[in-house]
Amino acid sequence: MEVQDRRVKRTQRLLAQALIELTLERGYESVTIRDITERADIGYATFFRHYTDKDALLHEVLEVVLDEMLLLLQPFKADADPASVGTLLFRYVQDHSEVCRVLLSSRGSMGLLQKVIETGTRNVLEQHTPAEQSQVPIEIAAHHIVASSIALIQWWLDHDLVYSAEQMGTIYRDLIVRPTEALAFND
Amino acid sequence: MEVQDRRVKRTQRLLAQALIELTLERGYESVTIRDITERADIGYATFFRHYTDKDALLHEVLEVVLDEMLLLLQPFKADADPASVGTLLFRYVQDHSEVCRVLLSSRGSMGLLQKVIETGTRNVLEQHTPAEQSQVPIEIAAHHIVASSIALIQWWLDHDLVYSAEQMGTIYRDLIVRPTEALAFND
DNA sequence: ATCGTATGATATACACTGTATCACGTGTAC
DNA sequence: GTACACGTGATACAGTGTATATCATACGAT
Repeated sequence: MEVQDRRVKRTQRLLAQALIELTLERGYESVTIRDITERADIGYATFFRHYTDKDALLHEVLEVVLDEMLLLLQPFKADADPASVGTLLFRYVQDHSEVCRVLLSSRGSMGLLQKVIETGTRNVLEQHTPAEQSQVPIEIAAHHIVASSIALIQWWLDHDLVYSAEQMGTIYRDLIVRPTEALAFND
Repeated sequence: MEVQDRRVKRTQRLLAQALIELTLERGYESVTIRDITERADIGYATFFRHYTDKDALLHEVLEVVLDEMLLLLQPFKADADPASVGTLLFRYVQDHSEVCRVLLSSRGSMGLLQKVIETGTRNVLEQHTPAEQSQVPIEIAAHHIVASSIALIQWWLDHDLVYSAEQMGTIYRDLIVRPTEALAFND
């Protein structure tokens, strides 16, 4: 069995939850490991039995989210309606808004967001065929789709999800996908 | 006379230069104040006679750049060719690539990049008149223009300025400005 | 019920921050 | 050019957070 000890899972769950809470309350940088362990009601030294430092904990927390998100968008091919794909994406953000806020606010502390963009760009490039004579290099076009989408999510979170996930999906299609595909991709 | 003491200007110049160098070498977070003062060959305590902390120094360094950039793009109105404005922008980035790299890599440690986006968005909104029936809210459209431009600059820096500033200006117009204006603005 | 192990509590070494102090040297003003 | 003002260098110090080590205890797996 690969199943972990209940105590381990409990400790890691409490630490992750505490990190998310404290980051949303006071910002990632100002949260200390002692803060996390106290909020989680876990011994200070115990933290280091699971993670080397604060970034490692955050990294693990966010990797789960990112894997889920990638898995969510993976099955869709270029022939699907971009608005539907977008709606799925924004629905996921809606259902995991706390963690997404942490992810987007803690950028910079490590190259995590950059890794997300790289992975996403690769995905976009795989799912599209480049146009013959395009003014815009496909690497730039793919990067633009991913980075703009993240910026759009950021805006949505900063404005407390004022529009529905469906509306955001449509905006995502009209503002980002359609114009970029028209310029650089055959489809 | 408002002119500062030569020693003050010298110290601040050395500290700023040291911060930029070290940040490009090892990343902003891992640079300590002691590192900066040693590289600048300045007494440790002297640092605090000018800045409260590391972020204050970075903030001052970047504010100069941002003011210059805003001043550069300010005179242009909506009737100018977006590609020309874009070329100017990318030329500025080219001529100040080191500081721009620091700005874009150190995001997160403070809300600086977010402030840039907010200021830029306000500017875009002032220079455009919203279309009557648009599917895309103008706040989102303006935010998209600014955030996408920053992402494009980021891509350019990460790929060692492989294209010319003129080419990037054209891409900026075709990929970002034209599609967004067509959707949300009368011009 | 027993063994293995995760945890709690505590102590410690270490690094960095931020402040205080004083002697020294440079810049400015006259 | 001289005198004074002031910025600087060097050092010491307290405070805070990190990371490791140790030992007794309590929990989980079998």
